[in-house]
Amino acid sequence: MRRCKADAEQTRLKILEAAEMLFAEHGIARTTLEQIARTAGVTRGAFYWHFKDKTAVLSALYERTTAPQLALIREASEQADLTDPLAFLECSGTRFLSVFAADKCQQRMHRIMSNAAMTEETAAWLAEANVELWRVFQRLLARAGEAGQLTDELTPDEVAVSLMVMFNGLLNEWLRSDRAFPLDTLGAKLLHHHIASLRRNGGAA
Amino acid sequence: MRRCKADAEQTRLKILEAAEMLFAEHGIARTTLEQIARTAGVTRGAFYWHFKDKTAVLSALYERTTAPQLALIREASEQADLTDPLAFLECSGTRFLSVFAADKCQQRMHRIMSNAAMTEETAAWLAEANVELWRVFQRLLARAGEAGQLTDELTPDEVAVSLMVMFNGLLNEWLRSDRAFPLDTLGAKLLHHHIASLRRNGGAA
DNA sequence: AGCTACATACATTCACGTATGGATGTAAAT
DNA sequence: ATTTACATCCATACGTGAATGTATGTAGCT
Repeated sequence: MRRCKADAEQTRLKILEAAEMLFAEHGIARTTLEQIARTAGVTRGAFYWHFKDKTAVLSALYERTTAPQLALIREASEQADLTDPLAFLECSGTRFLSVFAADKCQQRMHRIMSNAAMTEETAAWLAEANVELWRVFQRLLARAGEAGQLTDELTPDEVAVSLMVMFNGLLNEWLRSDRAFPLDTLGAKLLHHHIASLRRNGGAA
Repeated sequence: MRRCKADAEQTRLKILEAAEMLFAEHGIARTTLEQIARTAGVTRGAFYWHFKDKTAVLSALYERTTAPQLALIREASEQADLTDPLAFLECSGTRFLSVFAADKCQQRMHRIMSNAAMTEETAAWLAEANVELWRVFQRLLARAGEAGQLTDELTPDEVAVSLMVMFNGLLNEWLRSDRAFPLDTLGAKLLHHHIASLRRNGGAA
């Protein structure tokens, strides 16, 4: 039994990984610290050495996956080319879908966050993430509205709702249906079609 | 303290109501039988008289709300006018949205089912409900495809995915955003726009 | 030697399930 | 009508296990 610093960090990662899998599969509440430890190949002693309690693991998972991702979205939206916001949304949305489809880690975090029974902390995270997304969509679509790129039938805010629904809906339905359809290709196709229908003179060639 | 049969049935309903509210607000796992009983104005003794355990309440809630609703959907889809499936989908979808927006009970059940950490039973229910919806959508859109009503760009199955995403997405986003937009009016508007974009020569007047 | 990185052992809490008691309604018997 | 017998409906009390948190032991690194 060797215990250098590298080993310690590795068991920490093993615990995180185990928690992520178990949380995603059985939910947070139905996952025991004992299960996490055993899956990670250690005991609860190791767990309590690295983490204060169960919520601390959740927090660490959030910090290492969701939070930086959120920062990326924010950053990208600020550096976005605003001459054609709809094209930007389609492009980055499509890219996100294909990345998401290939990244088991993101998928598990999405399941965890979406099934997290509402404690104060997780609720705050969810709210933060979604409010952030709303802001981005609203900003970009307001810009598109000013540029006269949107259909007359819907206001920019309504288009924002429509895109939020389509985007989050794709992720949720894909996971819920146990990956019943190809998220990357079909997602891109539907996103393209939907965004086209939101443009002024949308469907007309 | 009177205890005729009517009183007993009323306490049963009070327990169901309390459980529904607590499940929707804090999740199933984080809700205690003690909380349910106290909220219903009784003790755990009364609870155990009417129900075997926590899953029995969940089952009763499902039977009284979700199950009959599912039967309605199935029945309606079989009696549907198949000359214009898209119009039927828009019409019944819009009606469902407005009913859902007004029915707190349905909203709570949707939250409960959507946040239910995957036990064997709830997972089976969710699968059943969604498979049922899939069947309905696929049947109707296959029919629409045969009638040549769908856009060339998407297959009937792909259109079915698109509509599932839009529909479930509307419900989820509305609840998640804490009713940030008018589900009935805006939902109808977006559903109409989206379905129009799925028709052959969709956006063109 | 002292600290790190765990394992092990122990204490505590909390929700669950059950057993029991008691109050009330209800039907039959007289 | 009154009493008796019994079932219903619910509260209270108790036992139990499981998960948590903490305290202690201990082998290896530095």
